[in-house]
Amino acid sequence: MKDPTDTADHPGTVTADDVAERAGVSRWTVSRAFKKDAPISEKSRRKVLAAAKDLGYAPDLLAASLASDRSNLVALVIDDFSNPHKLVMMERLTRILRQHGWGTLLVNTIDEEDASDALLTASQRRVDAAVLIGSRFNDSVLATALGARRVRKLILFARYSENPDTISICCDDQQAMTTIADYVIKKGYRRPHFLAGPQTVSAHLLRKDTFIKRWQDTWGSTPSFSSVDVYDPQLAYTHMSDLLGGMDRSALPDIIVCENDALAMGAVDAIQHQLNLSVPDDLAVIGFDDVPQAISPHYQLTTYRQPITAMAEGLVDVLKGQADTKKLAQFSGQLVIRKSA
Amino acid sequence: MKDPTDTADHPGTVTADDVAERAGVSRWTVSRAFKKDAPISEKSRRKVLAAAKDLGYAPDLLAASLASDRSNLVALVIDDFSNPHKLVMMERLTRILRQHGWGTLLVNTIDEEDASDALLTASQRRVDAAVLIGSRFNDSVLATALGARRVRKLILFARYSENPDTISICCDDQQAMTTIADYVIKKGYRRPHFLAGPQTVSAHLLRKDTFIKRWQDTWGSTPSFSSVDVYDPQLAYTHMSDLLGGMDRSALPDIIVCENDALAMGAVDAIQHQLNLSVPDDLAVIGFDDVPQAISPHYQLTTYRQPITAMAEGLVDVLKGQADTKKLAQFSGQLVIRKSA
DNA sequence: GCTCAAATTGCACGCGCGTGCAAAAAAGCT
DNA sequence: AGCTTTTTTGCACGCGCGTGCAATTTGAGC
Repeated sequence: MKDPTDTADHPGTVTADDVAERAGVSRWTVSRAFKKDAPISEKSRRKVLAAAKDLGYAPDLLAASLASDRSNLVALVIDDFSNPHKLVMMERLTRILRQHGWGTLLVNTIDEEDASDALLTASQRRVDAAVLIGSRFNDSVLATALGARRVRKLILFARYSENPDTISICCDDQQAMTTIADYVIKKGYRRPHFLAGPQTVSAHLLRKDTFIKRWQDTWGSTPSFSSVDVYDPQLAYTHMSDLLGGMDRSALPDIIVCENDALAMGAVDAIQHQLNLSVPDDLAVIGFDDVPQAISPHYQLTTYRQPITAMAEGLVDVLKGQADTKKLAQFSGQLVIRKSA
Repeated sequence: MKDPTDTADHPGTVTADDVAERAGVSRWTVSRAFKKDAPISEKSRRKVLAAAKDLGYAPDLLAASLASDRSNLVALVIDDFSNPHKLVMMERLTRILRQHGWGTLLVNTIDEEDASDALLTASQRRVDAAVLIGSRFNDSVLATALGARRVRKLILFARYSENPDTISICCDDQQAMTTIADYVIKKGYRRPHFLAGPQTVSAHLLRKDTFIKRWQDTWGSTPSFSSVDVYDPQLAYTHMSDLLGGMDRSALPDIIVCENDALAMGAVDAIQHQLNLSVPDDLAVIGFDDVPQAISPHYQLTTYRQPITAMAEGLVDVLKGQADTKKLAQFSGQLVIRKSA
């Protein structure tokens, strides 16, 4: 039936048929042996597994995906590799997804147009879901992706979206930022400056707006704020150097509240090395994310840690279709108090 | 032939057949229209493309992979997410691979056993190649992967391997480290300490050995060295704090030569914040990789930059099967001189 | 040992597309 | 127009496995 050399020393592609023949069962029994919770007797499963081991067989996931219409693949779409927090998220997501049987397709996106293109390519690979953890995915990108039914599930990780066809898995930013604001208030700071990131996506405004609102409600005054276009420590550094450097010393804020640690690190650098002031004595800084670098003695960043692991498990639930949709955008993290504020 | 509702408003899965019917050609002509350099007339290509656009059709890459035995997918296997340089590599690799039509499967690996398992899973997805950029992939992992013909091409990126069945794309570490050693010598340092990473993989010893050899050849003396088990700034910090803190001030080295920036950053932190010494006046530090953080005013790290982009393009050549094998392990980077040494 | 429900196994068909080759159409030439 | 060469198109077969259902075997109960 087959080329005899095929059986002997050419393991090129050993299929379920080969294993079936060797184990003396049908090909479908072989399939079952590799499928959890499949109706198969222990005896034949053992036979099949032994034969498979001999032959070095492993099911072809590509063929399986094609036949079953489930790829067990998730596209992870990112556009800002300058934010070190992304490394943490990738580590957590890939690890946990793999534990549950999903592979991760990492997609690096340059701009909006490119993002649509990337989403298309991902969908051509039949990913079960696309997880967006970048910063520049605006509503138009989401709409395009959804409009063309490009991708089965569109998930925003660590960010909120109002779009009803989209699933957000994130902290309750409002609660988180309120916690931060209350801490800043409690510690007696009086002249905060809010350093924000890109202002293009509505969700990004939430942290800033929440902080400002809380401040207004408490003191009646409105904090100053400014923003940079990328969550990049370097950019934040030059921005803050310019901004603070151009101020009269007496007019300086007493704390910089940052939308995340990437910005906070740049701010600390600017304060210490450009202004020659000390953190937190002259000027405090507070961040968000608790990146690994935040613990460095240079930064000692007070920040807010999101429960990434729990959120990643939430993602798995979503993929399994057994998520409690209401709670997905309500994770709560914790304030991590270090020396910077 | 088909459910009429299928044509109208249920674009669920539009296949090449649908497009063929609409364009009035055969399914195979549709395939050709989407394939570069395929023998097809401009006229019918336009017809097909128009029909495809109407229907929102895009070729199914899964089915294509199955049929063609080429997945256009590369597994990127990493085990040390604590090294920020990995973020740079991921950004560059994913971007350039995608530009050339390859997708990237990101695989996070915990330990050796897990690495073999991960490689197996990747091969089940028929990846065209597995690219290893982690730090703990030792020869046994490589042997396992190769022995079982698990993966078609095993590529070590930014690291050298003697294994002949493996493809290394990396700098000439010997040349690079010689450059560093000569710089250290030229600048007049006399008591270097070499800080190395995991000592389990032979390739990792090359930088250290090269430096030490060069030093011996020049001064006849042997530099001290020590190592940590993970390329983690945190770990390097505590290690260097202990090591240097336990020394008599007069016995301190005058420069710490680090196997990479992840370690160098930890060393700088320890020197400045644990010993209260200044870099480079009291104790200089030199790294390797030129991570983004190296430019931060806190570090101002003198380091060695690898040509990651060129190396990534080398990877593409390998995938296309048109690489100049000899040159793949001979890339050369450049010393980036900042203030730390 | 016999009956019947439960556990187990086998199978036809389809997933969507690529490859290699042969048939058809178009273009070039005298 | 009649012929050859080149370009373009169509098609049979296969890629490796999953699904749903029907056929078969097993084991419990008496």
